[in-house]
Amino acid sequence: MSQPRFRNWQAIQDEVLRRIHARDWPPGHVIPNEVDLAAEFGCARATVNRALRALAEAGMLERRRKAGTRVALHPVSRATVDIPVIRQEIEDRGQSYTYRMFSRKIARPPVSIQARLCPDSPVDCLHVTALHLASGVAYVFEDRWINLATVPAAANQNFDTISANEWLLATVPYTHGDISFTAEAAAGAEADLLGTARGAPVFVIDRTTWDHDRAITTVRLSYAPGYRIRTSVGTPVSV
Amino acid sequence: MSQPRFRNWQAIQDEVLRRIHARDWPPGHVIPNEVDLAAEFGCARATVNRALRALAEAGMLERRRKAGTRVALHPVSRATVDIPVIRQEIEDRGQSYTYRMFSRKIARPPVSIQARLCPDSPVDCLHVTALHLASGVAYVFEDRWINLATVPAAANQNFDTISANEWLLATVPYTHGDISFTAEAAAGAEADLLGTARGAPVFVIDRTTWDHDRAITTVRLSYAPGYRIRTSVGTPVSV
DNA sequence: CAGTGGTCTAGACCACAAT
DNA sequence: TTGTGGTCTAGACCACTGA
Repeated sequence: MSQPRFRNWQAIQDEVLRRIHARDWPPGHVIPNEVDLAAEFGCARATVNRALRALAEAGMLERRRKAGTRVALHPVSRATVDIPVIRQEIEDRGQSYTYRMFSRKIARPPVSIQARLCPDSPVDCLHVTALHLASGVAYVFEDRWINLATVPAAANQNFDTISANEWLLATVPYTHGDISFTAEAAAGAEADLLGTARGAPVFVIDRTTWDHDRAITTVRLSYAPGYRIRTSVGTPVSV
Repeated sequence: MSQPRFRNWQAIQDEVLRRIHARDWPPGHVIPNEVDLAAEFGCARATVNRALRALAEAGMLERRRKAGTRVALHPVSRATVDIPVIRQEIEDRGQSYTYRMFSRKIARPPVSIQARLCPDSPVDCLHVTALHLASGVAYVFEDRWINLATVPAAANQNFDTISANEWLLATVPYTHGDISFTAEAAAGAEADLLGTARGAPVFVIDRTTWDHDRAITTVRLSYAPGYRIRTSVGTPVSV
């Protein structure tokens, strides 16, 4: 059953997608294994593997050893979001970046923060609040706790010229992190600093990062009204 | 210069990341080419390629033919966000899904929508508004325009049992899409349907999808208060 | 033009998990 | 136990792009 012959992994990917959309392979269907597909497509197994692995990363297929490869039951749009350093984000918009720190003190965090940074036992943390401005206008308010047990060097940084956001990303490698996006009503002080009315909708990013099993920092970034995260969903089908 | 010998692409990835974090290879630095690295690591070039390609996809490296591979100047956190079908999203939370359509009519869209769906010339579109409920509680309000020039079959769907969200994802393949996230104040009717106060912060997803160069649909999803998108930043370093 | 990454091949061995 | 995907190898050719 030698088809016209597929020369590269993207052509194979397109053909697999075509069969999925044509319902030749409906959701849940177990598709032929790599050896058989390679024979059908007239290519090496590694090429089929490349195509199927890309589709699995895109969420179209689910692959398990021995069980084989099946079409995902619930198609999802998988978007990749880049979260840059704040200074870079502002300068990329062609605006000038300024930074103003408001507070910096070492303390035991409240329980809600403690649950994220040091669930086992309370430790000293560095609490920093600051405002990032774009061309002199409030852009995002940063409320950050840094685990001094994990990052003792942070205690020697005063963060008056370089933001904690930037210093941490450049200095402390992390293995993984949690991120969440919400819409919240601006609280009192936060609203004033962002130059908006209290209760106005603000876009909030909560992020916690770890180095292996040790929490590094947790931060709440509240963006001034009008902030928008843009992204795109990949192009599973080439061209 | 045979190092201890790196056996797999993840070990190579870890070693490259170690050198980046150790500033052996600072941001902007052009690292050795694949052939040299393969010789140093004692493995095949394909293995080095696999490791470097993964790091490039994660945003840590920038690769260009002839120019070589360099450490990214501005480290970014690249998170992947899954955007599931709404029914699935609700059922995954262990809640029951119900759906209620409010309006469905064919019309020429307003200019703001027209700019996204048919920038060249106005065409007939199907405008659908509906509410998705989780265990009987308003979850998200859907305000959608479907380009009938691209998807004529939509005109025959009444969307009273299956939502446009679900029907489109299951029926119409797309090649790419734009997505954006914002926090906005609930407008009048929207606020009433979502069961929240007018002006309350709502999380909004705007999405437009295309099939090649033909726009399929554009939708605004406004989520009831409390909605949160969770994701995580990859684990470039294995374990 | 020439150096780099992008990809393909044919074969091999391994790791995992369903049976 | 055994079938499947996961990966590695050594070599080859190609495509892009900087000089």
